[in-house]
Amino acid sequence: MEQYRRTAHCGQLTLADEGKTVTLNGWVHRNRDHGGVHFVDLRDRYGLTQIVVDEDAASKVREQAAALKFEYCIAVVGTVRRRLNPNPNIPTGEIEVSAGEIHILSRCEVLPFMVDEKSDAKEDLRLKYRYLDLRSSSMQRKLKLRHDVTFAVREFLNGEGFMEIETPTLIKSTPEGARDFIVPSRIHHGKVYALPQSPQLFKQILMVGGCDRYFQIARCYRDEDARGDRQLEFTQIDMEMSFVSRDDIFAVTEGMMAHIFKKTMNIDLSLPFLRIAYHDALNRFGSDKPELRFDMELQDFAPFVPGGGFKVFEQVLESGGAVKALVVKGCAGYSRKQITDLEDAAKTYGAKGLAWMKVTDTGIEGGISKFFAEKTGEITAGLGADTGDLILFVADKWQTACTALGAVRLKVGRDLGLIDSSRFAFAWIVDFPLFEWNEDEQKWDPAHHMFTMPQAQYLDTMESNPGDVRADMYDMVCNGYELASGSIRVHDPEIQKRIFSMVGFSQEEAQKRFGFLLDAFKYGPPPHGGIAPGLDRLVMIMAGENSIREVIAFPKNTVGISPMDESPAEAEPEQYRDLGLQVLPEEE
RNA sequence: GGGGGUGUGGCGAAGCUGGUUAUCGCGCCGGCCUGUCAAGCCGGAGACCGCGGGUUCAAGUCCCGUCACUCCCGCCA
Repeated sequence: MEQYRRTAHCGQLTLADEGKTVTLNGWVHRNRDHGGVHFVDLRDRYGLTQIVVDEDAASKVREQAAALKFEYCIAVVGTVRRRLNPNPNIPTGEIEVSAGEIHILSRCEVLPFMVDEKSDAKEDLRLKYRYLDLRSSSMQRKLKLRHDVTFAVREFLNGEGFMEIETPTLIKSTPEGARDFIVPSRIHHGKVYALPQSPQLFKQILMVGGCDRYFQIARCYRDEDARGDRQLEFTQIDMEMSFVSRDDIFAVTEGMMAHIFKKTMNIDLSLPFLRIAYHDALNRFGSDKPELRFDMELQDFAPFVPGGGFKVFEQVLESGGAVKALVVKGCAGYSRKQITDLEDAAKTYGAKGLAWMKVTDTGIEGGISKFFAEKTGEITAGLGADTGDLILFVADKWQTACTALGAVRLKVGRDLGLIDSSRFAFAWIVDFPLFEWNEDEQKWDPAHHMFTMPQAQYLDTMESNPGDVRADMYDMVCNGYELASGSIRVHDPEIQKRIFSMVGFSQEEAQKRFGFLLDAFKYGPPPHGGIAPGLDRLVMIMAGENSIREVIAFPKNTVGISPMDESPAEAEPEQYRDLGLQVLPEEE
């Protein structure tokens, strides 16, 4: 290899290098043999350089060139010269390298798919041959972006006085929330480690340990079904800070996001981010991770319901539910089929149906309009609807009505092309409820984790009115994705006890599961809080992708399999024996 | 756990209400070609249409089942 080691990479040479003798290493991207003259596009991570073998080249070089096939890994020794026909589409388009020697470093079998941006091989195949997929410039660009983002994170947080500290990935299972991945212990038969769903407890203990400002690019594991924006293992920019309030965390996180976008994409984010209360996010956008790149807010139709005689709406209101309306500008021409498609979107989220009416120049028509004809003026004025608009309604429990109509809003927004894909619409969602009512078990559950601080003004009424308690908790959202979640933590053992008892968690149980954290809190814990932006989702959004698999080098597919290494796989029998494990037959 | 979509040479697709020899592009093999850059031109090989069953004179096409992938609901503190 030594003698063929590159002296330049494939994105580097310009007219300034004219006349130089260079050695290039790379892969055969394209091969254009014109009989007399032969072109080879040589590719590496940095770009493409055109190699030329002229008719008057030595016969050995001509033979070597003729033997080349797609994705052979080669070395070329040649002379940089000006192109007769420059190609303005590539950075090296003004030069080419006239080959004096070509050496095949390794051969490549017939490809399962072309290494090409235009290749649209199915994702499963791309994942099986990920090493080929990664050679494409789009994957290279995304991996580079991810690297740049990670680097910018470290750069910024280091400048803000954060220490990067590693926490263990073999920890005690604390079976709250998601399912844990379990690692059986060989030394201690019957006992298991768990892979962390997040470094949550450890980073809080780091605060007790006086670390003050911590971060970690942390791999997290959750044994739940995957999605386009969810993987079994994923990466968080995990942060925790001592002696801070919510606004301090917002300021640091906003600064970090601004730094990331400026450094990697030269985009100036406008700070501070919008803040929306959880209740308002649902009420106005039908989601706790609202897509804010277009308006079209949900509205309350309840004031117009009484006296209309439409029983469905009246009954929902009587039982404490809500009737939400969505005015879709200029879509009175929607066909029944189009409305049915929207109804399907609403039903997916639990709505029983999607009511509608159209605004025409003579009033309101179709759907449920006959019940409200007398209030036409009142309704159109109240909702801001004009001739040519379509009005859609969902009546249900407040939350269901909001989320179902929110799904319709999102579908309509996408269908109508209302979303400017070049924008990044950030916001903080604040004032989440601390508890949520568990209908099945007739008890209060923690809405987040149990170490989330209630907001101070609710401390006195936490037991008497738990449903109204707001948490000192926040999500950062962008373009309809939850990008980060965090909170101010409970550091007062008395408050912690009250929360445990609210959610029906005994002291014994708490001690058994989180004893080490509770013990730590006996020794002068500082007030603290933190946040954990998801690195995969952040890079996905920045790259304009809609699956985090596109920004993870070796992702699992949606059924948790890695098609390349074929994990998960059975272990050797002696491995099970070492662990004292026996695999039971699958239950029907 | 539930719902939708997809499955046709190595890859991506077409194939309508069932009807000869399953079509196209890319790739592959052979040949031609002095300036291309998704090079071009000529020729060729390669598919039991995911799998199993059924209906029919006849199934890629219709029915039932099943598997794989994918999107979504549930789930994801």
